[in-house]
Amino acid sequence: MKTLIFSVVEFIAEKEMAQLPCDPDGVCMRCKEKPPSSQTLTCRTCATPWHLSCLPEPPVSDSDTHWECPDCSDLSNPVPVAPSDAILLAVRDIHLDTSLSEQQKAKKAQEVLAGSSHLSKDKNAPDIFDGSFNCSICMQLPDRPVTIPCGHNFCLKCFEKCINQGTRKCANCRTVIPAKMYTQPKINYQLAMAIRLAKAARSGQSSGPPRVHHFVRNQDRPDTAFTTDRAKKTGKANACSGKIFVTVPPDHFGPIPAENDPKRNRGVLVGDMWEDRMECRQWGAHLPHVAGIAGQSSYGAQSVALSGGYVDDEDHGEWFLYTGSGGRDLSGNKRTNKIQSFDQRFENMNEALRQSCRMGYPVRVVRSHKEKRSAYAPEAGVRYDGVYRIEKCWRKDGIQGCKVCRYLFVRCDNEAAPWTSDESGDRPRPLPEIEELIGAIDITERKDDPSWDYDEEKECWLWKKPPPESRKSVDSGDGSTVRVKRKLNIASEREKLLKGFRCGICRKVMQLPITTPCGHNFCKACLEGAFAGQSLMRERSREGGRSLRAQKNVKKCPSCSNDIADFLENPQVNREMLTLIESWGKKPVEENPEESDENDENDDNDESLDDAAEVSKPSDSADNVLEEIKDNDLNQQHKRRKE
DNA sequence: CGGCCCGCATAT
DNA sequence: ATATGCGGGCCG
Repeated sequence: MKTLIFSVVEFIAEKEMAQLPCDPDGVCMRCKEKPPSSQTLTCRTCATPWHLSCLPEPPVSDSDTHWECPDCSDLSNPVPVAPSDAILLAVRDIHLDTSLSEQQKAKKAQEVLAGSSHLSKDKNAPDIFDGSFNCSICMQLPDRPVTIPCGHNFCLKCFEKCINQGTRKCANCRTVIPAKMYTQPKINYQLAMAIRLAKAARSGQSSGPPRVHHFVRNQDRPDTAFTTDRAKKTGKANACSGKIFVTVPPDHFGPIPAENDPKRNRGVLVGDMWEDRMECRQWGAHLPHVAGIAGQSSYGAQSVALSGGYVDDEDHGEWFLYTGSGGRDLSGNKRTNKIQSFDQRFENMNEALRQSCRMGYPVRVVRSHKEKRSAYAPEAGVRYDGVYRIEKCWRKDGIQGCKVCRYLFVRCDNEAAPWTSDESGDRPRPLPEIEELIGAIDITERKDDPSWDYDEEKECWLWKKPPPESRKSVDSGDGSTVRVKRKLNIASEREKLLKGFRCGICRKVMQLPITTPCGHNFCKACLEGAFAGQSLMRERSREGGRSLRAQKNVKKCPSCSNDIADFLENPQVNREMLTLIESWGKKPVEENPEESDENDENDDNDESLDDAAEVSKPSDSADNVLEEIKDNDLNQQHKRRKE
């Protein structure tokens, strides 16, 4: 690869010495003079004007409109951009197409040669990895991208290498690069971030700073629960969680396997005991340290605690009846309340349990010593008792008079329960007769096959259907958070990406992005609007009427103090950036829409709403925008021809 | 022992 | 940002 880069660069340098066209100002780059238009020829393919007398060989064609410049006519010696034979053949084909006018031919050919063939491809699926965004020098995605005034992007290093070779023109479109740009190139940070995010999105990895879901980073936590200074006076009750030792995500279903237990490499086994809920939490068996149910209403419940908090609970070891949460007045400083004062409903955690019932997910169960009425509860501490399935759920009148949600849990673990002397784990067993089902309301039974079920051949419980995909990241404990989800949350990634494409003036996602030589990005309209009515030169006069010499108007970049007056004379849209914006703005949300994953990105809910509204704009007018770009290109060509 | 009531973790 | 929660040490 390196040799290829070098050969291309060398080739460019070599080529520059021999034959050069006119720059956009009409100045011949070979003799440095500005020939009258009668003394120039414009290439029919790339529409670049050349100084007639500086051409290496006189034109053979009798008509200006059919002349092809040395770069375009010599197929065996490709132009510096080194287009493939396929591209050159495509250009040839365009010219052989009799259905096109000369203007259309030039336009089409220019598109192909400028590497903008993606404009004519499937607009719904522009892909920054298809090569169209590559730096024209190294053919890789731009690293530390530099955007030059003609709107083309290169790696900083490639750009500098080219400059050091003596090239002062865009390797893509031959536009002359202003001195300031090549002496002090500025990185386009917004583009850099966009490319980084796009790469991250493709590899399915989390992007941006590591995400943590704890107030204190897990790796910074001590091995045991601790007490903040402020909470010390009230004791361990106010403890903060210690380190989470296991590497399962918080929404992991089922047993915690050995591979997620780097500390002991044995996983959480049935019968494991902890001193209290905080310690139990650290091993991932049941994460909430007060609540009895771990779950998410639209997703499912992962675990429950039996701690004697609800009088309706009924524990038979291998099966038990569990009561939902809520229905209690927790006003004031209460965290719990034994008094049921209103009806429970299937919402929040109760709905999460019902979802696990419908799907047949395994639910981890821990029993606490606080459950005094159960023979199966431990004498002290908290114990992991394995996974259960919720076979049915319903509502009934609770002992305290209000309606409660009820769940029939039946054990389905491969390990024997702590209270049995059996060596083997559970086998499918008939459901117990539940008397209270008579008179129950809102009865829910599973309709489909359960996700977690017994395999008769393998003689064990296993996932018959793939477990639900985790929607959270896991804190591995070494400072790096790992995204468990394989597929990316396209919607939120796109939103974040588009945030990085905000105009420095209107703060909205850019329309027709323009990159200044100082590396700042604005909507074309915003930038032009900012300097509306200001001419390049300004007449000066004092109150007294004494006129002064005309002075150049200074036009400061809205994001920094750089004078961009010269750049504003002919600002070019950064088309690669535009395509990037459009591809992300347009891309439909590909994943199951009923699971919108909204709660997935709670860490950046600051402006996401207005942004979400704004991003719809570019996609609405995507085609118009593209047309405008093409027209803009044409105008550019006309401008050059006139000169 | 029961009541108090704190910080926290998490869902929404 | 706000609401919820089957903890838990201490005080009386």
